[in-house]
Order: sequence, then C-alpha cells, then structure tokens
Amino acid sequence: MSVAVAQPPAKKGPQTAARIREAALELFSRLGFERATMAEIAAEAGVSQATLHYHFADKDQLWRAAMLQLRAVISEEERLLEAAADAAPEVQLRMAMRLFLRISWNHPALGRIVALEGMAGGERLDWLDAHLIGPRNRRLAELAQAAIDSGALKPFPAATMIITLQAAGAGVINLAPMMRKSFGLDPSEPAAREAHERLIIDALLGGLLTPRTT
Amino acid sequence: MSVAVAQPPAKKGPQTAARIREAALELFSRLGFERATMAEIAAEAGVSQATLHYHFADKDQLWRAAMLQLRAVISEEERLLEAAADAAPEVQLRMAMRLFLRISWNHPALGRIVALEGMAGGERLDWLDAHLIGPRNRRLAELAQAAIDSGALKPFPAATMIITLQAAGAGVINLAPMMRKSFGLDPSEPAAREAHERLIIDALLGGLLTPRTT
DNA sequence: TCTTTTTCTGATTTGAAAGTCAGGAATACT
DNA sequence: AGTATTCCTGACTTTCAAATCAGAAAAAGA
Repeated sequence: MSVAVAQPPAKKGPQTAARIREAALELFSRLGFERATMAEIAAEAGVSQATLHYHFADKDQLWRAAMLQLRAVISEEERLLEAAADAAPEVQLRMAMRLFLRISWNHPALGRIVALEGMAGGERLDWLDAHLIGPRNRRLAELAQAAIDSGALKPFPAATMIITLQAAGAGVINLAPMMRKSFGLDPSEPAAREAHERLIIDALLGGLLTPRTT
Repeated sequence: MSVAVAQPPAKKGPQTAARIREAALELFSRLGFERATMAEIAAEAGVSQATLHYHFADKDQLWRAAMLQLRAVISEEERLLEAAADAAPEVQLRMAMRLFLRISWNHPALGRIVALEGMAGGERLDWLDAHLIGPRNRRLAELAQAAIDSGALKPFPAATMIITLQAAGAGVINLAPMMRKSFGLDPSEPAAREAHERLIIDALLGGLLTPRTT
C-alpha cells in the first residue's frame, strides 16, 4: 500500500490517443457533448483525466477528433456508391437510401450526434456541417433533385425530403430508449431493423414515386 | 444609484409561477435539460433565481411542472379526435397524423423534448412515458394496428410506424438549425411547413396503403 | 393599527466538471 | 551508462451552476 502503480494495463503505447477517441465517440454520442464528462471518457479509455488534456487541448478538440474518426469510417463505407454513378437517378437514390440506413444502423453515434447538434445549433453544428453532414446532405439532395427532374419522383422540395429521410432513418435507432419504454420492443433486433428499413424504403419511395398510370 | 429596485415589473402577483413555467418550457425545449440553467430561466421570467426554488423544489420539479403545462395544452387540442371516433380506421389514422403534425408545428417544444429525452433514456424519459408520450404513442399504435387489421395498411409493425412518424414529423422542425445551415432554407416558413406535411402524409399513407389492384 | 403569512431577494454555500502544472516513469537516442 | 524526449499522472486551481438561508417587502387577517 505504498505509493501505487504496478500493473501495466493494456500496453500504454501509441494506441492511447486512439482509445481515447473511441471512448469519446461512444460517450459523446450516447450522452451528447455536455452530459459526457472528461472524467468518464478517461475512465472508459483507462487513462487519467490529465492524459486527455495531454493528447487533446480541450474538450472541444477531443470532440472534433472523435468526429473526424467517425467521418473516416463512414466515408470508406460510402465509397460503395461510386460504383453506381451512372445508373438512373431513382436507382441511385434507392441505393443511397439503403446505404444511408445501413450506416445509421452500423454507426448509431452519427445519427445521435446529428440529432443533438442539429437541434441545438451553434458552433459545433457549423463545424459538423462543414466537415461531415453538409456535403453528405447536399449530395443526397442533388440525387433526389435529379430523380425529381427525371420525372421519377413527385416534385417535393429535395431538402425537405432529405431532412425527413435523415430524421426518419435515424429515428428508430435514436429513439430506442423511448421505444423500449413505450412499447417494450427492442429496435436493435435484426428483425426490427429490417422492418424499419423496408418501412422507410416502401414509404418514401413507394409513396413518392409517381404513379405509373399518369 | 442608491440601493436599487423601483420599477414594479409586470405585476408580481400569482402569475409568477406560471411565468416561470413558461420560461422553463421555452428554455428546456430549446436547450435541453442540462444546457438550460436556472439563472437563465429566472432571467427570462424576470424574477430572481431564489424565487425559482421558492416555487419549485429543484430543477427537476420545475421541469416536470413545465411538462405538465405542455400536456394540458396538447390534450386540449387532441380532443378534436374524439369527434371521429367511429370513422374507418385509416380515416382516423390520417386525421391523427395530420393532427400530430399540426401539434408538432404549434408546439416545437414537444418534439424537441421527446427527441432529447427519448434518445437519452433515464428517469425523465420514464416520467415522460408515464405522463405524456406513452399513452399518446400507444393510442396512435392502436389506430395503426386497426388500420392494418382492416387490410387498409400494409402489415408493418405498428410500433415502428409510430416511432417513424414521430421522428419524421418532428424532424424538420427539430432540425431547423441544421436545415438552415446545410441548405440555407428556413423550415419555419408556412410554405415549407405545408410541403413537409404533404410529404409525410403522401409518403407514409401513399406508400403504405395497400394497392387497390390486389 | 399590529401581527402573521406569503412571496420574493441578495448573499452565500456546495458540488461538480474543465483545465493546469510540476514532476514521475518509460522509451529512445548517444 | 547518461541524457533527452515522449507519455502519463496526482494534486491542484478555476469556473460555473444548483441549492440554501436569513431576512426584506408586500399582502392578508386580526
């Protein structure tokens, strides 16, 4: 019981910063920027709180670093879309929507953060718009607009469609705690996930495609 | 410049508690529970911070009081539905959806709070489920289930449909800051609001109604 | 009028979380 | 080995918001 220390826990090597980023992403997305504390993040990453400040200047910088890590993963997955760059607009749109839902599912952090910051506004939203969601949103909107212009989709404002897709797509995952509470259902089961995916695609595309008889 | 005081601001009478509740609702919904501070609420209501603690034991009680006030207003508006209690299920559902969207619009606080707390989970969500959103959600789900049973709607899980409606319906309003940032559009304009309403109704009902040719 | 109760406030306490710093331990370099 | 550098930590300071409290001002009641 002298001073302390001893067990070298988990190879304190250069992975430390990465572990911190992961812990930060997890906590920021689950709790939002304010509720997540530096102390919790440090504990989750298995380091002292001061270590966080050694690797990242302040909480804000840590948040940005976590977001950039998330972006890297997502951009990688979205590269799938490039393969279909010359398909018909509504085909591309359907693919993009499926991919969007899949990514929402694989990275719940994204949807939660977009919902939290997109609601609050402020500097972090500005940053997110510039680095993460803005380009993504506008690309989707262009796709939707192309589908509208080609006559395949009813002429709703593309921006409204995209925001609605975003909200609806992330909704079931974001609102998992509420769903459990109100309905006793767990939306993280694969069956529920698939039902949700079909629901969105059927509803948005089924409901918005122009009827063939016109 | 002696001591201070003088102008009797806004009749400190029995409306004080009500003014505090309104200020609290405004700030809680705009900023969420944590970001909203007692000091700000007090300032908004035009009273001292200690007065908040005179009328409400602590921040949590104040939050509950604000929510109950919101519930009272909403319940009143929802009474409209009773008039259609014996229409066909899908007609009732369409009415309920319209009303839901209208309420989301008239009371942005509701959607924001549901999104914030429904994402976070915890005690406040438990309370909300018991007193505000649970009964509402389950009533809507029953309506949707009835429409499904009657064969008018495709057989998607009713709970998933309701959560999606909730997310999509409140989405454009909740994500107004993001929409402004990403698209430079203001969803609070009447035109945008109407487009959104038509979009949701068209998409969800148009896409989910069983085709007449089957 | 005097007294009591209700309503409200300034000043203060408490607690929690962000951020700082001097220095210890490990690693790399010579 | 000796030295420098990188990585990490415990202890501390600072900041900010919730909650408390003693009492002032106003209203109600006698």
